[in-house]
Amino acid sequence: MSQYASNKTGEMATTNRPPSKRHRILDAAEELFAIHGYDGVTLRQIADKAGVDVALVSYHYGKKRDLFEATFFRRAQVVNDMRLQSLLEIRAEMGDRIRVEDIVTAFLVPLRQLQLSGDKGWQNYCALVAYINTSSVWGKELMHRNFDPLISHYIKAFRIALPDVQPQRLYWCYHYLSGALTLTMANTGRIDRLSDGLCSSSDFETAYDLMIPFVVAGFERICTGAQRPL
Amino acid sequence: MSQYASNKTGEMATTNRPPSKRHRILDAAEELFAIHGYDGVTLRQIADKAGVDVALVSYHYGKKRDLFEATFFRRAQVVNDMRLQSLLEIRAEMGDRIRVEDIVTAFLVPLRQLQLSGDKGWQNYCALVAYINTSSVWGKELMHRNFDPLISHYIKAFRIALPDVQPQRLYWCYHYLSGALTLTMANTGRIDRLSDGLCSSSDFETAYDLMIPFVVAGFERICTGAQRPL
DNA sequence: CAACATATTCATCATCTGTTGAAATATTTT
DNA sequence: AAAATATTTCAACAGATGATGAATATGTTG
Repeated sequence: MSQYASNKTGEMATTNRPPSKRHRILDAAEELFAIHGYDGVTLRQIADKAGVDVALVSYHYGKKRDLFEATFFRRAQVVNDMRLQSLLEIRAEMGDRIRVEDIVTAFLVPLRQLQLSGDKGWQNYCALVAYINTSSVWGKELMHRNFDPLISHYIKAFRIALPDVQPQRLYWCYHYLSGALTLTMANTGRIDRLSDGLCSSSDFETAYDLMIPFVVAGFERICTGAQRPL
Repeated sequence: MSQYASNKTGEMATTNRPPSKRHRILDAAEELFAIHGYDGVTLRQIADKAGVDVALVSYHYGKKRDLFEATFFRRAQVVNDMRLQSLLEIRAEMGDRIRVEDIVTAFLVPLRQLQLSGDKGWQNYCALVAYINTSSVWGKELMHRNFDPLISHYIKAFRIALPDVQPQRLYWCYHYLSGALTLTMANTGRIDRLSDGLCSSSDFETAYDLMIPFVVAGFERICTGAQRPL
């Protein structure tokens, strides 16, 4: 029996054979959870989309909740590794002369690259993260377990680039960055409607290229110069 | 029969009598939808929280979907009115010398005030808006119908403050502002966990007071000076 | 009071929900 | 090829879900 233990490859496709049923279940769950949220999706919908019997979902992943977390965990390590590497690279290059712009760029460029890759799976995953990050039910716990260790590295880097910053301000600036990023990853088509077609939610190139200077300016305005106590 | 037509007061409490059952249903729905989303809430949970029979929910509001939209519409007009008035005031005061800072402040101050009011209903409503704004299912349509007419006024004001701005850049900046604001309204407790208690999601005073200069700096960086074509 | 309209409850429906155990099939190991 | 293990299907469950129609209560108006 599989007892729904995560396999060694971290559930990522590693061959070009047709994906296993176990794999297809996770892909289907990822897509549906990203659009409709945890409660908006039934195991039968997932099974149908994967072309699989309902019972097989429980066989491979156990409870519905475990399946949901599995979709979230699968790609999280990939993002964390990319972000850590891009941070280490810029730290190696700039040393203690690292700038806010370098850090924000290192943080966002991996997601930019993944969303521009055209891989539908990554699109769905980004929307899933956006859903979880804004959810009162899942946000605190799941985001903490998966992303906070890495984010702490970035916070440390910011404190090198902004030596006199008040930590509170730094966290709030990260919060605003996270908000702008989250709405971008959610990819709801909202900006298309508001701008009457002038902008497109799926124009990730523009979205990230403008987001970076936008939040850098925000960090610099809030975290440098005279900071009167909060 | 009521045929679930919206009443004249827009469903807002206008007296200090104990709220009617109809009223309590909407309050309960607002709170539960805000936390768990549309599919995460059952009519029976709403009825229980309101202390009311299940059938009464359908009697007053029809289908579940109609109830959901009713919770969203109820307070939307209040926010729109406050935002319109604060925009008109600053426009009257500043005329064509209106600054980005004035517009962003006018846009955010009403929400700041409502969230600081201590009214639990407004807290819930803000979380509900955050849920809807990040939802692929509801976001595009509901946000457009309720908020876009007003937002267009703000976009016009920005174009006065930023005469040479490329419209695309303006919409993207609003998008980042909307993201930062949405995550703040979601009030998920995420920043509490990340900052290990140093910051609090419910410290709306700090959240808004830093958000305003943060996004103003972003607007100015993106929308002024030489803008190479996108 | 009588009539009428509105509000509220009760009982019930068909359908869907997550989950499980047993049976059948495929794959790997001996 | 036999044994053992892993995968997949089938059938079924107890409970929950949104919705509705009939019955009862409450309030309003003549």
